[in-house]
Amino acid sequence: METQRESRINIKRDTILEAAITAFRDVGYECTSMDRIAELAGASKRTVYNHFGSKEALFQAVVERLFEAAAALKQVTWDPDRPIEDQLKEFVRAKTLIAEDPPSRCLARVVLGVFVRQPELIQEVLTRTAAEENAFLTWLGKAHEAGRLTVPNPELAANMFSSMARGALLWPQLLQGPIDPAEREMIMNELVATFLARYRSTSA
Amino acid sequence: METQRESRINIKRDTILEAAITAFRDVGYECTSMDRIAELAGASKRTVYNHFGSKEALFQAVVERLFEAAAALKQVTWDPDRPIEDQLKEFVRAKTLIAEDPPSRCLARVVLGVFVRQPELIQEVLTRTAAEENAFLTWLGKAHEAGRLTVPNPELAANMFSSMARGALLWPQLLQGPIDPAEREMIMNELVATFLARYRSTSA
DNA sequence: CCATTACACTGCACAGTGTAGTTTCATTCC
DNA sequence: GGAATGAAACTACACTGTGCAGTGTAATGG
Repeated sequence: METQRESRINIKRDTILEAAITAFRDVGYECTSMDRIAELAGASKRTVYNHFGSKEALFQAVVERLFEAAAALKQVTWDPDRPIEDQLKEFVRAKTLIAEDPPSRCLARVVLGVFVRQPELIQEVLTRTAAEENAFLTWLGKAHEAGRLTVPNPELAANMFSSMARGALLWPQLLQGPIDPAEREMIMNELVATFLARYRSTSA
Repeated sequence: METQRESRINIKRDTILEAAITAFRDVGYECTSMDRIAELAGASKRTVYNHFGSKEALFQAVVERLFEAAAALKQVTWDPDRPIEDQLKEFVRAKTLIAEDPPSRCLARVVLGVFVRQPELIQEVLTRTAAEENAFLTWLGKAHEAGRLTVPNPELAANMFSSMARGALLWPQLLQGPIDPAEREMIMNELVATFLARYRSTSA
């Protein structure tokens, strides 16, 4: 086993990655120099370049990390015995979690700042979140079958729901900073209430 | 009148501004050099600096321009004789217009990219759009008085409405590019329908 | 042997300045 | 009316200084 050697390398690599995350988060992509990252990581600049071919590549790796972390969020599944309101609120939570954790929020901002100018990268990002979108779609389908919701056009309804969550909670928190928890709760309730006003089955 | 001289100066200034807008729009703030702007404007770099003390100042002036343009959008006012749906759709339109005009969209992207890292600037921007928000609030009030809507908490309702518009149309168009007009229409209809499902008066 | 380090070094892009000469326009005087 | 004058805007261009990405290399160490 070459584990000894390999792990040593991976540790270095990780240290550099963490340093990069910290630096990007604190001062942004443009203002972070490779020298600074090396210094933060306690590594020589050459080592940084041996692990990551360029600043760009290093940033990519950081973004990768961010998405791994985001993917680790818990999944919501249809439960006929729980109130629909609660389940919807959990979806909203999942959608806006990154914006509630300050470090993640900073990093997300940096990534956003780098990405705004590259629509093609955004496309790639969106396909990654497609899975989450699908989870909600199947949830909607089950709720529909169970006669609890009336959703003639599930894609549209799902779109409306995530749009509301993004517009009301994700973006404001990302751009303006944290929202008062009480107010956040109120907005979340209103959001769910509005969604249900449109899609809840009247037959029940 | 010293108009001759003055207008000449203003023309130069405007030419430089336009050049800056073009440059920022095409390659972003960071990647635009003052030399490039001068070249685009057909002016000497020195003249650029005589008009605008720094790159930062020039950018500020560009942003100012963008807001002037945005402020020129037409106002929607309460009209008891028109369907509520139409009036709401007009509000949505007004809110998302910048994202529909490609040049404005590019510029807005650049500005967003520069602003993401400066929350305090965002605050300032938001106060500028407060007027528009108030217009909708008073509209809501009148619709409520007229018995067409039931809006116990106008601020919350207004917030929900603009959140929906932003989340469903503004952000997607800003970040991903133009949406198919037919789909945009569908989303807009669904948005208005959802809002009305929650707030339309049942008494009528 | 291979990762790592220290460090020097290239090369570039760019913000901003200083200056000397040229154009443009308004004013003044004939 | 038209030439002379002068100030301000403009241009061309060189130049400073800096910050930074990325490389080459010889020495160090597990």
